[in-house]
Amino acid sequence: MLEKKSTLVRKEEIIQAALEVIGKKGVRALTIAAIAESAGMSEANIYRHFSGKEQIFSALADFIGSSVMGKAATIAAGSRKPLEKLETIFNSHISIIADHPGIPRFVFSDDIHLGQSSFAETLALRVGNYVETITGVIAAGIVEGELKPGLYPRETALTLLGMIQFTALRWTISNASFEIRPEAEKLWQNFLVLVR
Amino acid sequence: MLEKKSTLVRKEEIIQAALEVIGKKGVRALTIAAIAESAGMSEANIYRHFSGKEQIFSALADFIGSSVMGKAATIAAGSRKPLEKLETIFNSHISIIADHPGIPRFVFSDDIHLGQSSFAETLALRVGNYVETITGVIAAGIVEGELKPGLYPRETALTLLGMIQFTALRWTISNASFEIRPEAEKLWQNFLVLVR
DNA sequence: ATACCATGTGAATACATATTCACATGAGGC
DNA sequence: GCCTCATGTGAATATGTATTCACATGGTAT
Repeated sequence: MLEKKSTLVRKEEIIQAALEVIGKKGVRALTIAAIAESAGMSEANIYRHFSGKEQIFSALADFIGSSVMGKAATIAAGSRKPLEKLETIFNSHISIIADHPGIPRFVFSDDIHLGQSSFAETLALRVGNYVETITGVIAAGIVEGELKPGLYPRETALTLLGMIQFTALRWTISNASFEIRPEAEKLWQNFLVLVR
Repeated sequence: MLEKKSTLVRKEEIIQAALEVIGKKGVRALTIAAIAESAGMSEANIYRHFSGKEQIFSALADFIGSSVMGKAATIAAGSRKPLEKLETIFNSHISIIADHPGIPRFVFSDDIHLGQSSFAETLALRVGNYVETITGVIAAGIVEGELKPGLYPRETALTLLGMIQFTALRWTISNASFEIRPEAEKLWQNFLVLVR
């Protein structure tokens, strides 16, 4: 039998195992059996710590929300120049995706958004806040003269996020067939040409 | 009992029904039962015309490949100016998404790409060709002076596609909570500011 | 030391889903 | 008209998945 640990520790282990399953096999493959195997515990034990799949999804959403989108907000609130902030957010986002491919899959999974999940709205709200955060940085960049005038801040933010998202998508559906960081770096260089 | 029709007709009906299911409920919900209900026929009848789910997926991929990506190639091969071609491809792509929300879901579904689907590679290849097609148009635009020099054609193409893809994603996961065409139009206007 | 209770588990349960089968039906060639 | 075969279907089958249950175990407060 497995060594006993507190439910707090087990919850963390289960969430990480779930993220790993999504990263390797997609949201569809996120079954209780798969989580149990990845976490190295019995299926029944999952239910000791979570009331069901819905609650695991909810915990995943919380983890992602605080780790990914919280980080961007922190960077945006700093004192560096807008373009430097954007680059830092961009690289941070790419790094997180490279480390946890399950994150973009989860956030944009239609299983989550089209199912009866109660937290889909919360997740959509967080994405909305993320867009606003970046919009603010871009607007500041225009005011300070780092970015060219005439740009629409919100649309430029959406373009940047689309660039990141599309890269993540191409990378994950190709089963990491290319190196994501050099690819992202090229896109960032081109983004600089676009916005200046 | 249902009126009898040729297997050719039924195949088409089944594919359309499947696309509708994906559009409304996501790839996860694409069960034989759901297709049967959407197509108004029995589950067993689906098997009269397709050997199984895998073959339905394959037929979906063919339909999407010839309708969506073929159209872009046709436009790209035309004689208009590059920027005009890009706008036409962009609008055509948005229109197709608006009419068939199931298409982007299917193409970028991890169910497809992470499952054991034999045609995932074919699909990835088609996406690659699509990127190349747009890259070519952008390169021509730079040469002809419509787009600013210094742009990297491939990265700019990826940025444009990311913009489209991200719009489709936001639109579908929000259950069509905003009008996609006006949103796309704003993004296109901003894209013009970016590339000129 | 002991009793309690949180933690851990194999087995049972209920339901969903893909696929097959035996049989029905009717359109078209003769 | 009638025979045949493609088309159509309800029921059965097999497998997958979420969840519950009865029981085991061991850490810890007393």
